[in-house]
Amino acid sequence: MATTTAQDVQDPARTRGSGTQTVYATIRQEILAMTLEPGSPLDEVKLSERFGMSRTPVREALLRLSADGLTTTLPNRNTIVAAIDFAALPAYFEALTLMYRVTTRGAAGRRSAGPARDIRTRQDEFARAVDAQDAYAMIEANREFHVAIAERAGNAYYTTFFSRLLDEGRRILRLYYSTFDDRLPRQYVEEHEDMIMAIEAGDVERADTLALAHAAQIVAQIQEYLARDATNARDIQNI
Amino acid sequence: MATTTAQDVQDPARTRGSGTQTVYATIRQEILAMTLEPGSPLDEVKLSERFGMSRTPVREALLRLSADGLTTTLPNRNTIVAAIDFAALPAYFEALTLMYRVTTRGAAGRRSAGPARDIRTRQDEFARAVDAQDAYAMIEANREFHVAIAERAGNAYYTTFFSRLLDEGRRILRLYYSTFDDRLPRQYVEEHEDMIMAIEAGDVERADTLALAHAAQIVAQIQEYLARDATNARDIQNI
DNA sequence: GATTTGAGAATAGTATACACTTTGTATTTT
DNA sequence: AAAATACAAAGTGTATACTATTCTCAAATC
Repeated sequence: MATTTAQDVQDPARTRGSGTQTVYATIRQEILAMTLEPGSPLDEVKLSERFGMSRTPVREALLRLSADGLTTTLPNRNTIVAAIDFAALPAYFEALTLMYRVTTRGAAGRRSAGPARDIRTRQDEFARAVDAQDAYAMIEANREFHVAIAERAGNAYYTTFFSRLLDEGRRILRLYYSTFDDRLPRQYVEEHEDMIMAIEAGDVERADTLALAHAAQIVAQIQEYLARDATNARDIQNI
Repeated sequence: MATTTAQDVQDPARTRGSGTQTVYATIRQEILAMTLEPGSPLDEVKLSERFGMSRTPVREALLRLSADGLTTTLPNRNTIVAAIDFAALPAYFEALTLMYRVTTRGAAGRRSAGPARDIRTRQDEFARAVDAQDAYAMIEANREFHVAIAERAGNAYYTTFFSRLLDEGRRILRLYYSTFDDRLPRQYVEEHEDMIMAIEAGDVERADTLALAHAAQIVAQIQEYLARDATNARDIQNI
């Protein structure tokens, strides 16, 4: 409910065609950042008032969000922010691990592509976020780091699917990163460094091993957090 | 241009909420079946006349199709059926092969799920289509066969991604299957049989080997077809 | 003759109005 | 008092009207 009364009203003469895009990008961001919690109602009229436009572009934005799986449309009722499906987490981890491996392998197989400049940039951003202990920036930079690897691998199908997975994970990570002690992010920085080295050396097998270990590391941490949290949640639930 | 003047007009009092769905499903089908060729313009007004409804539900259907990557929206111009990106084919084949393997492996790992009834059903449909030499039915049944395997594997992320890949491939297959001689589909039937046996036996490694061979088989055939076709196309192009 | 400019047509983007469904509540009935 | 029915409110689904953009084609200019 952070921005209930906030008015994101644009200058009334915004460029034609930007309406849907603006609403889509803004709400998507808010959902992924958990500003809008799962289950929150998204009322077309209220949103149109907030953004200072008619219902039509708002509706189209909600449609796109639904296609992304970020919202759930209840027919003839309203749209709500999609729930996080904790039951699907094992499947999620499996898919995430696979894509970590495939993309990192693929990137290493592209040795001829030269130095991994983009990946390097993202890694630096990640390291800065870790130094600043900015959990949100870490999540963003981590996502961009791995997407950059996927892009170097050069398979658009993988990049698209992987991006979706990483986005979906942002909401879970958002819960998780806040509980970090300082040790793990630094370890991730080092693991990222190793991955870059393997990629630039064109060492496919080592890249694969590192990706697998990295994924296992993250999965284990999240699972541990969730186990801890489940106990807390049970205690807190019935106040 | 097959259905230019066809009127898909529904009974004017169709159920509320079905409009977008109807248009989406119909056009999607027509795109995948190549009734609507890549590059064909999709005019909102013409479509609304054809389906006997206003532009709004048509627009929303086109939006969903764009989200699926089946259409391309040219801002302030019109929407066209997405082109088949032949340059992306190697990446496509790689992703397809990976998903064949992962889903078949996953299905075999679910031995406890009992007999693979759904998969069996799809296989029978595929065999019937082969007997009838009905290329279109073959493509459909083949897709459903592999989706059934993915569903048994039980990872919704894989199922979704794989379904998308198979759909995208339907348009290519549609070009390809028409040139089939009789031998290959029968071979696919046998390969499918072997996969079912491996899955029911819970033999993960054999399932993987079979999936890989099956994928390689299909990829090789399509590539051969495309190589042939490229020569033809060059000859035909400049009449 | 080629190129630029401008009017008009076509078509997408947006706003608004209306109708239908669902849901919750109050009133009636048993 | 419990259940059923009717009614009102909220909010979506669809239709339609309006506006801005882009393209086309022709006329004017260089």
